[in-house]
Amino acid sequence: MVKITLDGVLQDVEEGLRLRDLAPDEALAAQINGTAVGLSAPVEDYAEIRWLTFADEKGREIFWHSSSHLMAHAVKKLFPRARLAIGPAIDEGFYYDFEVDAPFSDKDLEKIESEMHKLTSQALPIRRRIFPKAKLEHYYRFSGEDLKLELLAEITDEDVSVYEQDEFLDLCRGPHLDDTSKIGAFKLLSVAGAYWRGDENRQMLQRIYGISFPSRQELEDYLRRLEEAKASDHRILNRKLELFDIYEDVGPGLVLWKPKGTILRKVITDFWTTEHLKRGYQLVTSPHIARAELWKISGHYDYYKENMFFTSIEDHEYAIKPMNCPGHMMLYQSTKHSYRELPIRYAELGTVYRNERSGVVQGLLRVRGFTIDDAHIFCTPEQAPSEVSDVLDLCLFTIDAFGYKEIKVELSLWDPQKPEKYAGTPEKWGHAQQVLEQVLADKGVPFKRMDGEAAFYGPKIDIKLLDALGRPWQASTIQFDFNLPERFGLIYVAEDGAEHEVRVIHRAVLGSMERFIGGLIEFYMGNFPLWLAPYQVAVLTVTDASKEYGAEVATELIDTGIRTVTDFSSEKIGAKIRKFENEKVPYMLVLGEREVKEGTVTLRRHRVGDMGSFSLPDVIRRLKKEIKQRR
RNA sequence: GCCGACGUAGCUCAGUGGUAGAGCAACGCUUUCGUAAAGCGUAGGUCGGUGGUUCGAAUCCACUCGUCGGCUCCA
Repeated sequence: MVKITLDGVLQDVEEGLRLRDLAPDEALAAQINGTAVGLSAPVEDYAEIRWLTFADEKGREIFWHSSSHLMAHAVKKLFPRARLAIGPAIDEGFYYDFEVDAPFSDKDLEKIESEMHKLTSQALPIRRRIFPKAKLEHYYRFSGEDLKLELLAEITDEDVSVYEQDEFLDLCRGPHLDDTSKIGAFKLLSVAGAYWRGDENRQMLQRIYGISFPSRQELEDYLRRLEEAKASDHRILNRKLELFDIYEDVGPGLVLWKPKGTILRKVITDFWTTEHLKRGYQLVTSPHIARAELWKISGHYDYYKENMFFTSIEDHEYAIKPMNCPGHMMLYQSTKHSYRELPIRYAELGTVYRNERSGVVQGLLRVRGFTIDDAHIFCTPEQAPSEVSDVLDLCLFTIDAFGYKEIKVELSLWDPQKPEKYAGTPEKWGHAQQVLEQVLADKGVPFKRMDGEAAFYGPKIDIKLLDALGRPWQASTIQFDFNLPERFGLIYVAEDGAEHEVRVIHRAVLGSMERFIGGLIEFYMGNFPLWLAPYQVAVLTVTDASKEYGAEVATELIDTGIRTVTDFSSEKIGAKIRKFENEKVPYMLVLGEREVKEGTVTLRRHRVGDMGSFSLPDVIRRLKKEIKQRR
């Protein structure tokens, strides 16, 4: 007998068992003393066993990883010449990269899928085996798996583990499912090119993305959710909301804001401006183009040139600004500063243009011309902690004001192994990184440490919001910049009478107006809260007889600053209501004979329905209150 | 930029070598109506662009522009 702890309960079991002898049906794998293992692992004395199911993140990862092996197995059967690259589980599903002679088509995906079905129906056991590295090298050389050879060469261990199902074998740390029949339902979603090892100088591989679940039902639910998410895509919703347009003749990634979108920008801008002025920021404005010399000083000319647009004026080279920083640096540099003036906080809603590569522009989320809610804080090292803290407060306050509940926070730090890669001294980096981490800890904000992910000029905190498909997009960023103070020679005179280099904290709260609004559309599915809605109220007449009254009501609403649209046409009231429901206008006022006679208005709330009749002043009070609450 | 898919009326889509279609939207007339679509009619497209194959091209081919999904990059 051996003693084990199973799901927290101490018990005795026979000797010589394997995990699968004890596992319940839903168990995909297990953790023994905290380490994930497959169900073929032996049950050892004093093992603490916890089952991993599809409900566990680790369980899903194993499930999807095995699914990617299954797919690779099917691909090798159908395309024996395909060479294997890597095939990991991802946040939702899995992929596998292959080097093939001809790209996969959608038809190929169908074929691969049906081959996968054959393999799952055979319930092939998935076996872990250990090989001496040299033997596996020989095998891979013999079978022409060049990419696997490259991966293998980087492994320093004498023995390596492989996983085997029928004739398919893959270099893999595992663990994996017990047999292929556990993968109940799957779908291959798309093919895409992907560079080998993510390096665009290396060959492009064919990547197949897929998703899988234990049951058919779960897969169908997932695919339906995916369809629904597509309906909340800001580009689709925009057709009804009419906020912006992008035209081929104007250029990709260049947004034209329509009247309703421009009003939305103004509401956001007004909010932003008020909050910044409250917090001691000063607004500045910098020009859209500047001489190449400025960008040489800032370093952009050398390091960011491929993303910049240029023009020339009277034989002088000018650049269209890709960033607002240099302008703000010039403003600071132009006069001598005392420590008594610091911190100085320059903020600008500055529109910049960047030559994004053609394959990456996407709706409002990735564009070539965009307005950053930029600010640069010039302060002493001692002031940095409270400045960073205040910025983080502003970010969290703003994100909350716009209704977001879930965010992802990342702290990007340098790679201490390569200090030569970075601007600024190790002392500055140490101090700044400690400040950022401490502020996050003090506020109790959960964050992910990203070692080696910092830009060369400084460490940063990024806050990300999610789009309709769950993809994270950056909103807020708080970055130290050690590069620009050096390049522009930004100093202040301290108490000791000596000149010291000023600290620059570069930050954006919304990120960019374009991306932020794109995210907002998706977050609210177009159903904006009253304070943000481009039109807040639609005034609708039942018949021509109430036209005059309608005009009076609309005028009064507009006079009190409520964004109002009218429809006095001869359409039936049902048709008008449908129209403004589709346009997602938060409130409608229905005016017929009755309202004219009683001097009232009948209120209808978007997506709710008839709310009854009120006096107009009551309705205005109600709307004003709701606008103030930003709900 | 690279890989793949796609591009027909303002929108959603049908049309696979033989005279460009539907619904919605627009416009006109009729209708004056009470909480998600009134009726009739009119107009609207060199089928993303250029070139080629063909007696004939929305349809086949090449190039190009754009969009979408990825890679890479990033606010």
